[in-house]
Amino acid sequence: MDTKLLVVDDDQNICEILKLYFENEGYKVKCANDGIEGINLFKIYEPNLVLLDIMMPKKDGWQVCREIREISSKPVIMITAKGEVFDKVLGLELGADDFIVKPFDMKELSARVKAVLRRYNAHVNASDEEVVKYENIEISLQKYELKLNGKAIDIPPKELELLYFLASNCNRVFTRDQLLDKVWGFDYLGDSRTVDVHVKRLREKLEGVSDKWSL
Amino acid sequence: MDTKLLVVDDDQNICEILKLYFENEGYKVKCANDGIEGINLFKIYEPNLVLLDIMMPKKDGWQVCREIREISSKPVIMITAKGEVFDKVLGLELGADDFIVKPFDMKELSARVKAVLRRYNAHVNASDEEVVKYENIEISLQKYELKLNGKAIDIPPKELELLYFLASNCNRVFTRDQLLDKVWGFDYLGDSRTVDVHVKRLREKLEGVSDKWSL
DNA sequence: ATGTTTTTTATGAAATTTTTGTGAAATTTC
DNA sequence: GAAATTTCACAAAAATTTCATAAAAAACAT
Repeated sequence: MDTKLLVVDDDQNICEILKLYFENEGYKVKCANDGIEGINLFKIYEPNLVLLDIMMPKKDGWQVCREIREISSKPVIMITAKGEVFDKVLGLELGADDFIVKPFDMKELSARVKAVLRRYNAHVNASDEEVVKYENIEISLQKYELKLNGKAIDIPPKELELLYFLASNCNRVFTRDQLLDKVWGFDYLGDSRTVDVHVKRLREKLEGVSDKWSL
Repeated sequence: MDTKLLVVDDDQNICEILKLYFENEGYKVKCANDGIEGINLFKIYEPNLVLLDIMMPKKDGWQVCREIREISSKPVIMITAKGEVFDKVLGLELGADDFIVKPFDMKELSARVKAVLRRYNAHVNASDEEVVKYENIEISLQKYELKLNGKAIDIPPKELELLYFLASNCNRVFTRDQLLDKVWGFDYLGDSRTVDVHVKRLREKLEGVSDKWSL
């Protein structure tokens, strides 16, 4: 799963370095060179995390952070130059998730990025207490387990997610593309035949258990 | 002995919830709605522990913590909203004893309160043991000891903590990231493969004892 | 209706990617 | 310095995706 970073910094050099480094770590990276560009890019690029320099022309990092927070809760890491005054409390209020002081160690920044993403993701997933039952099928997303007639069945994650989705919408029909959107994610690039294969496997597993099918 | 808690949070709602919950757990609870009120109440109410929100009008949590520390060493647990950054180092310098991120799980907060109090009165209260049992495994967080079939086994701290967490949530699955959050702390910077290694060691130790595993 | 073409689905198997398990080294902690 | 923790590298396993082709269904033209 490609994680997208957005770097907002007026220093071309830093942008370049960060881009290279993080791309090498397997992220996708886009850069903006001032606050306004940053916000625009945020909207269309929809990054998973923003690295935001504070001191910038046109619109400073605080302002950018504030505006991002109005439209999203995606994690933001603020970058501040050593010696610059920066107000942690202000940062808190604006909803930044972490800070790092320039000049920074790339390793450390990288670790922070990972940590913030982890925190964010762990939290996003924390809430689904959902168990869906459909006839004699029972799917628990928190145990990642499937029960047929009360008996737990081994099932790979994707299949479970797909089944979960289908069972939660058991009176609807979806096209392959809709399923890719909903189960694989809107930015998934791949063949829609993939769905077929998963459905096939599910059918094998649910043999004789249920018979309502979509597609 | 009645343990007195002081809740300092500008959110009336949270105050109310905490008050009800902890009163139900047998604590006495008083609430303050801003920093200044909090400090005043601290002086006259003399609580055994303070639950302190960071983001507050008039005087923020950091400031309140600092002022409390000038006059007392009573335990303080800081509360921070999700998405807020907060600097553990700063917190520690100010003498906070623990942190929890909002929205928090009451069970977890409760456990933290207990843990902090226990730490604080290392000598008193032998009553509320934090022992989790799962099948023939028994884990005491107090004694930092693991018993298999009644027999004490040597185990490093982190492993114990991990096992403790898993055993306390034995019917759930967690991602590595979630475990890092819960067991290592939300601000841990490090690789998620760390979890693997600990799990591996636990498995070695629990060989043939239990078989429910996560991840 | 009937046979023919086109499109859509089903499916086995291979290819690829992701996740997991593990020993051992490196680092940190006490 | 010893124990605990973390990182690293690579093998193994599992899951996922792609691909090729067969089967089925739908559309179409006589």
